Amino acid sequence: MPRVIGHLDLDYFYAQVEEVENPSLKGKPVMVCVFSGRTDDSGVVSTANYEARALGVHSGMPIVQAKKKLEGQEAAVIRMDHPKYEAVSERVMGALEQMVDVLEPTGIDEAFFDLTASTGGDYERAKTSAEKIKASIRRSEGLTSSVGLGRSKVVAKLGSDFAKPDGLTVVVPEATARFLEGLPATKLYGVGPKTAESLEGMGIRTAGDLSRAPPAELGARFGRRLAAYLLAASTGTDSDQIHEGQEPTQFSRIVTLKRDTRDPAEAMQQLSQGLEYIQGKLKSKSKSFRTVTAIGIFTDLSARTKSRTFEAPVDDRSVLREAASALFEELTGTATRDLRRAGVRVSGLVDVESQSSLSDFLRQAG
DNA sequence: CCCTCGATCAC
DNA sequence: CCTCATATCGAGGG
Repeated sequence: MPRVIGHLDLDYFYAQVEEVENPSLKGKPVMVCVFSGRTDDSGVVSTANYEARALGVHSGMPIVQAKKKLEGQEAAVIRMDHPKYEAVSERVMGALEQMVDVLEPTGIDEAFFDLTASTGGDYERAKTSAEKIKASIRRSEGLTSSVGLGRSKVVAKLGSDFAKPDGLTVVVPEATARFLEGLPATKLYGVGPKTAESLEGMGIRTAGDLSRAPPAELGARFGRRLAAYLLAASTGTDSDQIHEGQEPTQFSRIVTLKRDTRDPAEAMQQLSQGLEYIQGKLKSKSKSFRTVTAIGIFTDLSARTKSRTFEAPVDDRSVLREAASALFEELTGTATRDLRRAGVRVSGLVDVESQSSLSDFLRQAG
């Protein structure tokens, strides 16, 4: 029996949340922005509503540029409020969880889900479920969403993108090949600019082209694993299962520096809130870490990292700061340019519970 | 097998 | 003019 996989995407999420909170924004261009703090308007657009998009504003666009597009318009420029969107997201995901067999959130505004068991593989029933899900989110939060249903993650995700906003696209298993055939390969999940360029070099433009590509040639260019995935994705036979949402395995924070610098102390100083955030996160999740990474983005936007892994999980408050500081010294010491942005990551997270049992074990062993 | 690092992706 | 956070992979070294 073919699976019934769904993908739900909350439409222009951040901007839509702002519209719901302040209905007078509806009908006007709205953009939610990340201000980097370097100058008044430095930063980028995170999410634009459809009115703003119609004027040429899109996510990732520098705020200055976007403001030019909106000149003379009665537009709203709103600072991103992540905790607010997170709260909405958590309510939506909590409700969604009750309506599907398995839920796998993949971001603040989207999730995969499985309906195979509850529908018995019947796509008519699945469509009814999807309509209920959309109506429920609409009723409880006032938000529209777009949903795709299909036999795999790749197909479901393509479906939710196919008709937006407020769309529902059902690709029954028999229609999968027809749906994919002419689709640009760039639309496939996992095919970004680099992979697309490489595919282009092989004369592959559509999912159909990709499905007919010689496996050996794909393998040589992309490695066994990615090649196998690409072939499966191109025919909608990718078999990745839906997994319940998992705990993050790393926390990181990165800031744009007030000015470019090569001084590690200055980077550390401007990162101090970020370090506190990470420590708070570790504490609230009862985690310690084994690896610290210093992240540097230089004036030419190139990136470098420097990391250190500890023998045993670290709980000590001061260790993170000292390790990060030392890593930034190494990073800037060998650099040929100034830092523009600086970040810290902790990974190799370990539950504090199991950590104490580990130290008990080590004490007994030693 | 583990660690480090850069690259890529998608958000 | 150029944000921020997470996951994964592969290469290279040990």
